[in-house]
Amino acid sequence: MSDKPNSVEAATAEKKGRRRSGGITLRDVAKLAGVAPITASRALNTPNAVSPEVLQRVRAAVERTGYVPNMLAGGLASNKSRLVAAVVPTIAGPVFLETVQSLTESLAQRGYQLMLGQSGYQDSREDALLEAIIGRRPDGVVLTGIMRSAEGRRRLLASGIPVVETWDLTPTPIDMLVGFSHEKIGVEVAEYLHARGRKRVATISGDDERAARRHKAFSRAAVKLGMCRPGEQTIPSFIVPAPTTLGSGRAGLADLLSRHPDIDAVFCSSDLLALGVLTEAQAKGLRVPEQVAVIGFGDLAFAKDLHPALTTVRIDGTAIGRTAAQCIIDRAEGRTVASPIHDVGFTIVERASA
Amino acid sequence: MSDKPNSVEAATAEKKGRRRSGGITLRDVAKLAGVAPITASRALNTPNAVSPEVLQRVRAAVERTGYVPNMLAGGLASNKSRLVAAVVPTIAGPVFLETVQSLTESLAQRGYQLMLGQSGYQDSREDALLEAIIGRRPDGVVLTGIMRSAEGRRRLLASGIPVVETWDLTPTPIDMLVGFSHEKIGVEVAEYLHARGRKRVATISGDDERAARRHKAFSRAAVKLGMCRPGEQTIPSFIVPAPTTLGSGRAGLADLLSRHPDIDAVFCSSDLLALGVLTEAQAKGLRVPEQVAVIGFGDLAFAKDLHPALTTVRIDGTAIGRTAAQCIIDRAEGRTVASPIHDVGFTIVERASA
DNA sequence: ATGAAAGCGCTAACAG
DNA sequence: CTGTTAGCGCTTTCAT
Repeated sequence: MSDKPNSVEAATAEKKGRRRSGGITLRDVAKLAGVAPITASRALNTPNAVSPEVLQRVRAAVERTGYVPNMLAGGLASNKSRLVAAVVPTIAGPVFLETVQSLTESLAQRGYQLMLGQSGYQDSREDALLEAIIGRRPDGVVLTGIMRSAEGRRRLLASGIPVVETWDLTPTPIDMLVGFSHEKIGVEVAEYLHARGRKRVATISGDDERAARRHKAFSRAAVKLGMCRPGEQTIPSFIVPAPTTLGSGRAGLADLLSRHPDIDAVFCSSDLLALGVLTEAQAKGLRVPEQVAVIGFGDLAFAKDLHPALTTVRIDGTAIGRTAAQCIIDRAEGRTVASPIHDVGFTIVERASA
Repeated sequence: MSDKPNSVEAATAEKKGRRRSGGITLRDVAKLAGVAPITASRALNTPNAVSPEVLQRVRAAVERTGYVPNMLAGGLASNKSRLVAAVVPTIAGPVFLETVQSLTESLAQRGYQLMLGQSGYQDSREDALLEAIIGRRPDGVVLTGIMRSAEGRRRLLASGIPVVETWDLTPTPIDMLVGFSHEKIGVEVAEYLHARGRKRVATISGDDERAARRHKAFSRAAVKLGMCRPGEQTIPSFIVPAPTTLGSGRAGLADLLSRHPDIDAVFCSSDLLALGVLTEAQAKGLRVPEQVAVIGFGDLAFAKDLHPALTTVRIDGTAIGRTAAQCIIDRAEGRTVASPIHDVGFTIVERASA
């Protein structure tokens, strides 16, 4: 029994190399199952490529040892990390939460993990973040919001990593795109208010780029529809720094009313701002929607339960996350992505506040 | 020009091995800088271990090639992934956001990245999640909320990965701990209400374990202080399924009032529930705090701007994230962690609603 | 269906 | 301060 060739093994321990990490490796499992490491690998990754009998033995060995494959090693060897990076401006803003959650889940279901990065509001961090991301060789990158720096976009492109940009619709995506038109939202909300007889509209808007585009389209459409003072070319607006808060919504309505007592509708760039407007209106004794109509953006969970229930623009963040995950996984597994651009659209959810 | 020694390269391409991934590697950088790969490695990782002149040449080569280190390879070789996994029940609940944000930032500052996992509300996923986490050989795991399955705790322990549990204080942490006492909160809130003359208190509480512990401690203390109907041993309560929402807060107050018209204070297990109570009170024409006092939990950004401003329990989620990151990094870099248990405490923020 | 050999790209050891 | 050597743990390629 002892003259088997594995007696050679004993000698290897005293080589010159370095200490192994100590954990159970595929080699241990293979040895226990009486097969070569590569066979054990196949048993785990492509079960139908091995005989049922071997499969069974390997599985037993895994069970007995508590073996957990080292994905760093696997990723290095196969050039597939099964890691997807997501970049959000900040996780504190509730807008992208639904997307991140759905992304995490959709990926996890298929055996991929999510690495989260926050680009923050200052460009400086973005570069370091990108380096960190590319360094991990993820199988894909999901950008929620926008990658501002042109340099960043170039590096991403150069890295060859599949990229999905989301929450927007640009004519020139880096790679793939899952989003909707902010301009269309601005226009449709203006038409919605016009159809309900509003005469003087205003906005309270965050200072990020996408909110600004909604605001601009809304303003232009409103002017065209005559929902402004005769002769003016813009509507009253209050711009707040990101992230938007209930507090800035309150401040916004107060400011707007003091400067333009005649406004009868406010389009907010987030539900939080809208909640602030509702709060301020209540504190001031203004009736919503009789005296001021309010429309939010995001349809956060609380919107439908407010008093009055909030009319708002709903974006299906879950669909965005799911679709983005699908795009990345398709790419990672060598399938050709049918369409690189997905417009998930939006809905104006009509409730009591407008 | 063409008879340079790099003509040797041409021959190597025809070995038997496999196709390299194609990107720039440290070897390329080293060659360009005229040094050995290991020297280039040192120039990047421990700059003072090389001569200024070499450092400069390597940096130039990195610049020219756009080299980005492959952390998979580095991690495999050094047994340090510079990855930290965080587990949250769900990212949709805003409670942990501050912690996750602070964690991400604190880690990023020190060159670590965050991998996010959602354990969900069903235990089944937890096992798969754990496998995925351990497989990446992270330098640490941060548990926000709790790792329910005993099997999970065992596997984490067995993996040897540093673990920080947060948002709680248990006598038997897996490893390290950054949290606060939910029992103490329950007691102090009861005392707070008692000191302000409340006679009949109630709770609206999520059904997660930690909220239940706050609720229980609150109830017990309230009874002891006589803030219940004579002879009763519990206070009225309304339990809602996680995640808590504004809607369930409204429903909770409505139910509570119908069953116990005499209550004059409600302690909610989240600010969202409290906002629901405020909303329902407003819809019903109840004055807050005159008729009903409301106390929330979390001190989310909107709490201070509500009308009336919300009295609530503040947890410094940012401190929790920062401290947890520090613990993990200290461990990862071989420093001994001074204290494995940190109590970050809490504050009752007194505002208008109570 | 199984295995042997040869690395993936990087860094720990151990010299010089 | 710099280089040589030998792997980290896994999977690819090629052969059986």
